[in-house]
Amino acid sequence: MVTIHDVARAAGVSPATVSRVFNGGNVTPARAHSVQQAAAALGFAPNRVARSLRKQRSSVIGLVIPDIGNPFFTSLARGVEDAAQRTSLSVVLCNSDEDTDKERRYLEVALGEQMAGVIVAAASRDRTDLGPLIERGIPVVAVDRRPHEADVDAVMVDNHHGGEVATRHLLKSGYRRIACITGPEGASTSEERLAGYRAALRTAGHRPESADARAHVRHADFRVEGGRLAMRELLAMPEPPDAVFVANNLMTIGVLEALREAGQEPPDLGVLSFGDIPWASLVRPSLTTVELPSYELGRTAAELLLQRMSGGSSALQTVVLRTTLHARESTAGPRG
Amino acid sequence: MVTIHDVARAAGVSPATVSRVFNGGNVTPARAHSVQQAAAALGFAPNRVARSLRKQRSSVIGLVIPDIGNPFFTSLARGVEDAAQRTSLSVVLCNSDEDTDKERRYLEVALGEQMAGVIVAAASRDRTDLGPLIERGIPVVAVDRRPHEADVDAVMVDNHHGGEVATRHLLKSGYRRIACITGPEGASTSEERLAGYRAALRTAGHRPESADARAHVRHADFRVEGGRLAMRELLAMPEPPDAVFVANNLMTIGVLEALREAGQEPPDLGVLSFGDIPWASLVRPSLTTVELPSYELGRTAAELLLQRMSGGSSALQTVVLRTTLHARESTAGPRG
DNA sequence: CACCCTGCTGAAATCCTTTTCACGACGGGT
DNA sequence: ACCCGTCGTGAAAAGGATTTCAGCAGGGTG
Repeated sequence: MVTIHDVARAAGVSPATVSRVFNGGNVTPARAHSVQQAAAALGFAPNRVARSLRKQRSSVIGLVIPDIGNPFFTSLARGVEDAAQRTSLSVVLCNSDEDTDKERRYLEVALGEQMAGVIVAAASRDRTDLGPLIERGIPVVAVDRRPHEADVDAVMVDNHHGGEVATRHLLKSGYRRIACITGPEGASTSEERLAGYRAALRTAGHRPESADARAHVRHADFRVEGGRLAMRELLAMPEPPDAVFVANNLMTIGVLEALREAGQEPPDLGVLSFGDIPWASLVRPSLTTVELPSYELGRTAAELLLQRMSGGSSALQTVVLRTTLHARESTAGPRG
Repeated sequence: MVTIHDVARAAGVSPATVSRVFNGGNVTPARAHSVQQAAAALGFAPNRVARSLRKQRSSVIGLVIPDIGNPFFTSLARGVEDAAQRTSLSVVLCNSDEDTDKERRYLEVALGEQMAGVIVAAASRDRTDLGPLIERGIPVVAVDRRPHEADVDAVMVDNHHGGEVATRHLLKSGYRRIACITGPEGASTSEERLAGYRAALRTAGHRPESADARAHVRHADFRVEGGRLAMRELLAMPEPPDAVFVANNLMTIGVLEALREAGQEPPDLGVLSFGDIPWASLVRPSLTTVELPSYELGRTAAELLLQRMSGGSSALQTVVLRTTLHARESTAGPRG
């Protein structure tokens, strides 16, 4: 391997000078030039590991997401990358697969590799431990999901508002027995969307706390299969719902499949998805969605991280982004 | 930061012994135990950067993919992760976005960070330079796309065979003017699939080299938009095709959208997709696809990499995996 | 002319771990 | 009883960069 010493020898200067040339220290132009030449001739590439060891900080930022198969997170990742693009930092993705063990390992890697910063969409609210990173002074930004009592900057979606708008839309379309399939209990996103749903029902004079209404709420796992099973259960009820608010995109796929199985079709049974389904344009009837600002979420998180890295020890920030309702055919109203 | 020295002092041994405890050297059980205790008490976590510097090798493997938004690659990534899971290595993803500059930067990171190994689906055949990695002795495995004259292990799809089977299927279904929308010129996957398509036509007595037949071949960019544009062009021809073989999943989305725009629908105009569309189950008529072994591709690549890392300086291997045709409604045959 | 300040440079320390080397102790074979 | 091999251990070197510190030269000021 060609090191800074080799370059120094070739250019007739000290290693310190070579380092200064590459890191913007004070060096005579002539000398700098000969160092550049020597480096090019030898094909010198700085050893990032040695640099990280000395600087106590590497030049990659880690993005930990819970499901690489979910287009929401890949879009978010794009946002992060595009923002980081303009700096000298590289983004590496870590897929925790909603598994807190895998996530813990990745957070250990981030810590051990002394990453410049970490953006994390937590796999769990209480078992995601950002403490060690924070103690080590590594900037951390939480995105989409807020981990329990961690003092970090955060970029969130206004889930409550989104859930409320969605449910209000279903009510306005004439649906009366509106079910909700939300995510795992304990996940902030699940709970907030559910709370929004209940708030809208309450405002409309329903009583979402009644046993009857509670039976229309299902907790699933944010995956296709979970959505399918939950919908099957709802359809098997003595008085099945006439519409369903599905709290994430993948579960909506499962819901639509379950409906097709059962010979039901929107908008007779209204379906509203919280979060886009990629290429939903091909599905007929077209799907009403609450669109999430996934890309902006990522971009904003990265900007917050960069800002925090460049030193401002200002107060912690939480940015909340709004959703947008796209009304389409799947919620046109019950028969007639 | 608590270092190996702190642990050593606390346990009353030398740093070397602490290192041996964590790396499986010869240490008296009693001593080992007291080191473990001290480490736990102090919350010691080894500094991976220092370790990498000394060992000249880190413990992460890099996976460079050209499009994180393409489910084919995310599924491949899962395969890699699952295989790596059983080792102490962590996988980090790098999204090159089909951009050779971004890709080059990521390869530099892999080199500079002294990654334990790299799996790469090359963004370009000729401008993807794996040389420096190989020279440094970092094991590299090419997956899905073979970079030009690089001496690396590889895991590929039998694209030629897949293209041939696909086209033969269209012919058997009664289509006669079969177009092909393939990827960028120069990409191995594009060319091989196209060659398979042509081989099938030739066998059936067509003359794919004729000007007429050549006009039915379009090169696009493997993205939704490219597929849409190519299909629009094909539909605008004086004698438009009665079926189309689309060489990747995302372009098929665009093709279906273009058809819908033009008021056409499969199977009157047959559509066959090379590669799955996630949740295609929701699309009617259901889509005939050539299914790619994406997950297995990733898993096999990781296994090859691990094998290479564990020292066997055996001959280079290229593993080729076959595709599977799933005939569905979209190629049921032209009207009637 | 004396002094100080600035700008450039190189030697050496530093970051933290792994690994080599040397050494002492101990057990077994002759 | 002697020697050899093995095992466990610690001191110290190595890995490659950054950064501090001190020194030196040159220009500007009083």
